[in-house]
Amino acid sequence: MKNEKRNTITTQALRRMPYYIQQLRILQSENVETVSAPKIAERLNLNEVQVRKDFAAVSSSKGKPKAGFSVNDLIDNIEELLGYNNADEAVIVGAGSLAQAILAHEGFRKFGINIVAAFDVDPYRIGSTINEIKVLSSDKISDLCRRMNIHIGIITVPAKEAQVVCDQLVAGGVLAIWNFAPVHLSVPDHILVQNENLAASLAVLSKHLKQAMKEKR
Amino acid sequence: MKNEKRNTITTQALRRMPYYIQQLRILQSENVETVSAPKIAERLNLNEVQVRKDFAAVSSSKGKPKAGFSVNDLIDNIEELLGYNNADEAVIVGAGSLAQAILAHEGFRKFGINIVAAFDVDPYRIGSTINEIKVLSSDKISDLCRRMNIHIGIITVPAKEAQVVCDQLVAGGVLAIWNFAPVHLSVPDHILVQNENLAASLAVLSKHLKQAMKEKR
DNA sequence: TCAATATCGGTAATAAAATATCGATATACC
DNA sequence: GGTATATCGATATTTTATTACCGATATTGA
Repeated sequence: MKNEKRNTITTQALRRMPYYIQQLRILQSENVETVSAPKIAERLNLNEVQVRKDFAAVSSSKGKPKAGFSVNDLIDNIEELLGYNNADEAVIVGAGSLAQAILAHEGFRKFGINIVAAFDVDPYRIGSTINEIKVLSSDKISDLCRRMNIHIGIITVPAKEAQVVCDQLVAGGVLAIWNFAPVHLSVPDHILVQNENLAASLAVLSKHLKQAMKEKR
Repeated sequence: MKNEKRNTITTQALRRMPYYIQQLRILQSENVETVSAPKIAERLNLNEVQVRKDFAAVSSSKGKPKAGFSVNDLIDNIEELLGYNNADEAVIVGAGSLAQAILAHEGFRKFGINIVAAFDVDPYRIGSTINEIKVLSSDKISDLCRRMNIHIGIITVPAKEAQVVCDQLVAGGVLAIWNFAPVHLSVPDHILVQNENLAASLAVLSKHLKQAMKEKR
């Protein structure tokens, strides 16, 4: 009952949270204590009401007329919501350049995810180390996930291999999959697949561009 | 008037197109000539009506009762819509691991984008070659974009440098920016910014996971 | 040739997300 | 202390996206 608010945050609002965090951290570093929804909205090119609603949905403290919301409170609340404090452990499958980019991504641990192992099928990669993470043979996915009680699997293998890897992760008890392969993955109902689909973004971009060019003519 | 349909495709539908392409290509390789909306919907775990509407929005030919849509026609229509045939030229700024991953991404050119140059500030990277693309000094961004009439800029630099790079691209006449840096970019109204925000995806994933765990308890 | 049916296209209903509006109120300034 | 105002919270409206429904029709198989 108490945390009822929590459940009412929409997916879209959730996706905006990292942007809020980013702006709030800047303000925090400038020792600004409170900030209003309109101000953040202006900085991020969002609608004022939207920001206010988002803040209201996550904030434990209320906003004050004329002053706005406490910067520190907002940061705390959002970070807790996103689990930035207690990171979940994850494994990554496919130790290619994309995996390296992800592992190198500074402050990924800050984002609530702690990658503890990497897997690959390529014997040349197995045994090597990327960013202090050992690369293991893909054979061991299910086993290791189960033993270490891993809940998140990140897939960066080529499209063709993705479904097999996905099945192995699920067999290992993984509950959420972050999929960078440009394919649809079939999973049991209770498993969440979050697709990171570059082709989809590109589709939107190309279309807009084409439109822009047409209007220019 | 004729192409009025084109303008009615929603952003969300656009994002689904690459998934359709993927499934349709599989069918094409199996020499399947027609496919129904319900069948594709089942394969992708989507709603049947949604798929039918999406197909209707992009298809030049009509679907036939009992048979469905022509696989080849759909592929042609979607690829034309997404500009997979006549790729736009793009540059990438930031030649780190993420850029390498993007450049290595097999068949990126198929997705309607053709990366012709890379930029970096690091003198050790300048002059090197990644996937047959020369890495140039960031000084030259604006100049080269303008001279080569580049319309797309891809930003993979660290957060702090992103806005500067963005400004240089805009100065060079770029019309669309694909931003992998986890920051909001300020641009003139007519410029499109497509954010590829890993933190946003992760936020959704973590939240769902937390929910799932709670329900399990 | 005719009946059964999968699928279509179109319209209606529902759900999710974004935006507008407005009265209430805490703060800042006179 | 009193007044002006920026901002809030709440509610209403609009827009976008998804899903349900239904009559029409091409194909399949008796």
